[in-house]
Amino acid sequence: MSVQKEITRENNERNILKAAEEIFAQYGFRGATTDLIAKQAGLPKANIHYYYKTKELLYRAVLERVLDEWSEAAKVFEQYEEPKVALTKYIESKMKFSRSRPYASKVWANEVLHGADAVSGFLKTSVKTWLNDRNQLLQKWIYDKKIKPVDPTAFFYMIWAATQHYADFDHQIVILNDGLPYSDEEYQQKIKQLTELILGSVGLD
Amino acid sequence: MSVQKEITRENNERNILKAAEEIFAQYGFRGATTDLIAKQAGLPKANIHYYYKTKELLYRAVLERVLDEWSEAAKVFEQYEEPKVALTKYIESKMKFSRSRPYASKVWANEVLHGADAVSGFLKTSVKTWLNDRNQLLQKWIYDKKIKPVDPTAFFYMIWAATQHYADFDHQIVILNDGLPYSDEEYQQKIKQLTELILGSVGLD
DNA sequence: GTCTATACGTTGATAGAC
DNA sequence: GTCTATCAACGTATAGAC
Repeated sequence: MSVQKEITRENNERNILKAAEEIFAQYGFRGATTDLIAKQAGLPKANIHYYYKTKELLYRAVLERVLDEWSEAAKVFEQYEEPKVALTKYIESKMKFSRSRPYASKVWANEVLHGADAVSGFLKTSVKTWLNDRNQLLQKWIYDKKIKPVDPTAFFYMIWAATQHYADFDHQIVILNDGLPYSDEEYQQKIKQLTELILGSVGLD
Repeated sequence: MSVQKEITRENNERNILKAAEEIFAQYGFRGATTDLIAKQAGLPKANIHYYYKTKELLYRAVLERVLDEWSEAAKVFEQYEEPKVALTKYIESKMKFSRSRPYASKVWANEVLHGADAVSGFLKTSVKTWLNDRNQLLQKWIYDKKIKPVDPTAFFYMIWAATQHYADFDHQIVILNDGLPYSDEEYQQKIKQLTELILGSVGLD
């Protein structure tokens, strides 16, 4: 294959993945149609099937990309020693991801909601490993009396739920805010608020 | 219409609503088929359409029932004066609902995820009113120095997200727990843990 | 690699006998 | 009120020209 064709393929795949993420997020797996994805990507329907043999394979590619980006965002955790700083950076990172990539979060949420079949492999391996490692770190913090003794898993679930809520439930949030989406400044305030709440929950004030 | 027929109708509607809630939760609006709902309810497909003219109307009936039950569960909030007790009871109530009615929570989550069109009416009225009232109550608690000064809305979103996570993300939770669903005792522990975290977040220890 | 036309399965909804 | 048979619409996937 020529270099030019490689580039064409990569561009098209990225373009299709982006379009598919939006459509899957908005309509769910079954509600999304290849035609809608094609229109969103500005391509005829048949081209989608040329790059991704089936709708299912395209869907899995979208989910894998989401997990990759999440993993990347979660790395801030390792860059700071102090519990307060590490948690603050982690919450900020998750909140910013919810803000910049709501569709990514929603595709994942939708998949888990409906059985998690397409992501069970990722959950058993990468996610499970990450959670185990972080749990150990928290146990250490507890042992060192740096944070209150808490169930680390319950704590992380709370962080995941609370931060992803701003992406997954954004329509509800807008309606409850009288139809007004949060401005960047307001969203920064929400990050600050949530950070204080979560830090407070383990005694870090 | 005779009394007997009234009873038949009510029984069938309840039966169909229950089946529809499960199927919509598992497959989403578009993924759920009237045939699947019919099978789940033990009826031929045509009977579903006899009781609910369209799939859309059935869907809305399911969502309305979910909101009714949520409102009912939220009433514990008014029954206790002390912040610590009221919040503890509210969290417990929400967690028990997540445990006993995961499908109900999931249908709502799925609907909001995909645009909240079918529930925007409820959000603008009942939910908005409830949230406003509770926000005022929290402002009073803050003024009385009973809890730390926090953004009440951000606080409630955290509670909603954290408690509903146990229903909406139950598949993920099971996988991360090595494929083992929580026992009743384990779940009680999670309720206790989450309650402590949330109380801690507003300085109630 | 792109695109039009189409085959084939599925599904929401109804007609009409019981 | 129940159920079987049926239809029209839609959606995935492919064939085949360019």
